[in-house]
Amino acid sequence: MMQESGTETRSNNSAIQNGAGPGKHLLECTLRESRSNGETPLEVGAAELAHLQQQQALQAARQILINQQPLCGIKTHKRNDKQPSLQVPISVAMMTPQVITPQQMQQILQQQVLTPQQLQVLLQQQQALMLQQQQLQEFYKKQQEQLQLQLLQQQHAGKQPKEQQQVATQQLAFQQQLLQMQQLQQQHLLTLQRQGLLSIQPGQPTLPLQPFAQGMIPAELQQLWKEVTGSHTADDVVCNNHSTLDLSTTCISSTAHPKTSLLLNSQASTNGQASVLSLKRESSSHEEYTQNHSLYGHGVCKWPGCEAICDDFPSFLKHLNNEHALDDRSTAQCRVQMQVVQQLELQLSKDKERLQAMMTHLHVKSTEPKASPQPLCTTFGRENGWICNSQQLEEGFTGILKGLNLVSSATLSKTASEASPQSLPHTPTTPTAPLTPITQGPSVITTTSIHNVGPIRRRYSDKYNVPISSDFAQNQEFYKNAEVRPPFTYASLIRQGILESPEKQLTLNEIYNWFTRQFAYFRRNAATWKGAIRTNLSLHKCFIRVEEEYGSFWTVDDEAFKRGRHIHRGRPRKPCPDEHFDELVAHSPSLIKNIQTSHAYCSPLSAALQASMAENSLPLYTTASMGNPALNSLANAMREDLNGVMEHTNSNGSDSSPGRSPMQGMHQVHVKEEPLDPDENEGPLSLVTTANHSPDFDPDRDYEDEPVNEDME
DNA sequence: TTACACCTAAACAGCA
DNA sequence: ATGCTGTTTAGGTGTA
Repeated sequence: MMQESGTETRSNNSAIQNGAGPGKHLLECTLRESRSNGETPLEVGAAELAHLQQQQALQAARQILINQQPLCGIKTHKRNDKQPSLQVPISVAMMTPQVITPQQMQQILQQQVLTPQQLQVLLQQQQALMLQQQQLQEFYKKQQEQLQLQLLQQQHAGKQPKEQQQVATQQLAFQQQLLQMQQLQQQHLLTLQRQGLLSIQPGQPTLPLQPFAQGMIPAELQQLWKEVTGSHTADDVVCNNHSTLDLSTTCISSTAHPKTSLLLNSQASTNGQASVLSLKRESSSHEEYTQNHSLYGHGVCKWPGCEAICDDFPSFLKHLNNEHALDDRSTAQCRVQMQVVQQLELQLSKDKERLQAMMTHLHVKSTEPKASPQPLCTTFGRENGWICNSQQLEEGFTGILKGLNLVSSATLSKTASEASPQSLPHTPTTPTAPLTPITQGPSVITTTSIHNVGPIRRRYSDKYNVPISSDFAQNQEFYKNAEVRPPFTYASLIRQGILESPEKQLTLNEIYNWFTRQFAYFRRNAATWKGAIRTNLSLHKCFIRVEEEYGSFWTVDDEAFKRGRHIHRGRPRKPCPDEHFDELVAHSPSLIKNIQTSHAYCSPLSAALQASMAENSLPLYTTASMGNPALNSLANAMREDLNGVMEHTNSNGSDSSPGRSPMQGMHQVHVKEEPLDPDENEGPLSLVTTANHSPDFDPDRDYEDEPVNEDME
């Protein structure tokens, strides 16, 4: 694409050189530039030109504002300066990684080798590029209008129409090229959007380049220049045979590579044809221009710190001239804005470098089989904030963010790399802090938890008790819009959803809704993930189903979650061959999970605890206990106590008091059995249910030791 | 290699 | 009959 662009530009330039007549003087300055420097025709793409244009404009404005160099001096300096400005080669080099083809982006996304933040950066840069090109297109629209206007005038003057047409045709060709580029970019962005990977909220400051791009319209720059320096000086005329025509040329070319000055020069020339802005404002493109005026939008003056309401563009102009005339304040504000732009430019350069490194890295890695076992973090190191692990090599960059989606906290990666760059999990991170502020929230994995994280895994493993809330909160918007699988287990997500709810409890359907609301990924393949949710709810002992008259909802036993133990397979689940048990199950099929027992009352302590909870109408593991750490721990303490009692009771078959139920009127709490774990003395957790009482249930019976599964060995 | 954690799919049952 | 909810099992992958 860029090559084609370059070709077009070259041919365009060539045509311009051959051109004569009305369009000739428009581009004369450019030709002079090229000839005087002995440069070959342009070989840069339109996007590069756009970028360079901005660079040049910025540089020119900066020089004017900061150095306050005389215009002639600048020009002389430029002419004598054979050494290209450093900015241009850098910019050209920087543009290369910025222009990511849709295929490349697609590849990156499919390989999921970037964190959400990094993806956002990429997307933002792409978006910014598109904006630049759009702006470029706008320039050329205007230029074409001007050109046509001149053609008409020159036709009246009796010039040769053939040459005029040639110039116009070249202009149109160039414009079409730009349009083509823009369409490609838009197509690309559409693809991203379709994949749910791009969601730029209106008004959301997600485009780091936007202010930069917006602020660098040369026409405005000229206006700025005029306002700041007082353009109606004799210098303009003295140094420029084209009256105001070469205003931009003079300034902008002062530091820019002459090779790349064509676009800007020609455009500036166009804009400078007749009193620069005044003609434009009165032209047919007036409305279009007002829409693009960076200082005016939505009826509001966008001068920094102003926000004055201007009903229409003329009133805005009036306001601009009155309130933001050339004075110390405006000049100072302008300087500040320059500084802002400078900072953004710096940031942009850094990000581009980073992107370049990322792209290079990914390309190398993706073509490189699982060869190098050495830590790959050395490729970029801490400074780049882009760390990956060797597992990604092994996975061959397949799967959705499999390797990289594990930990996306910048804090984590920094901390990890600082703590032990070699042994700790290598995690990707946000390359640009300003885009994703590093938070030191309580849920962010810290050095203390780092050591518990262990080697990188596909997802945050529940067993490491990694809190997801921080990462989730940081990337919430991303997950909402990008169809990227969150790097958390279902259990973690379900827990998060439940804990986020005001009542700390959700019905199954509400859990579904939470998933679809929070994650674009879970708006597809509902059958799969819904089934997984149900399985997790059933399987994970931290989820407790609470039945009420109108249905059932799910709560979380956070302590159980932190213990992180699944009721994994292998655990006996099949119905007990024992006929009593079968009968019991037949009467209440859910009793496998909801063993009703009065064992709890055998312990005075348990009874007291339960009575206490009953008095406070605090059901186990429901809202109150969930939301209250003290009650939660109380409930868990009681639970542990019950477990201990159960063991004791099971062993001696002691005194139960069926029928007494201090928990009556409370929610029926279904508590899963603890898995038979030889390592721990946690017997089956049996909590009180009253509504589901089965007359056939023998509270004294030792169901725990019941060979509920003949396969159990 | 093994055990474990987790995911996915599927079968099945109860219920509205 | 259908869909939802919930349970259970089996097989697979990845990690320690």
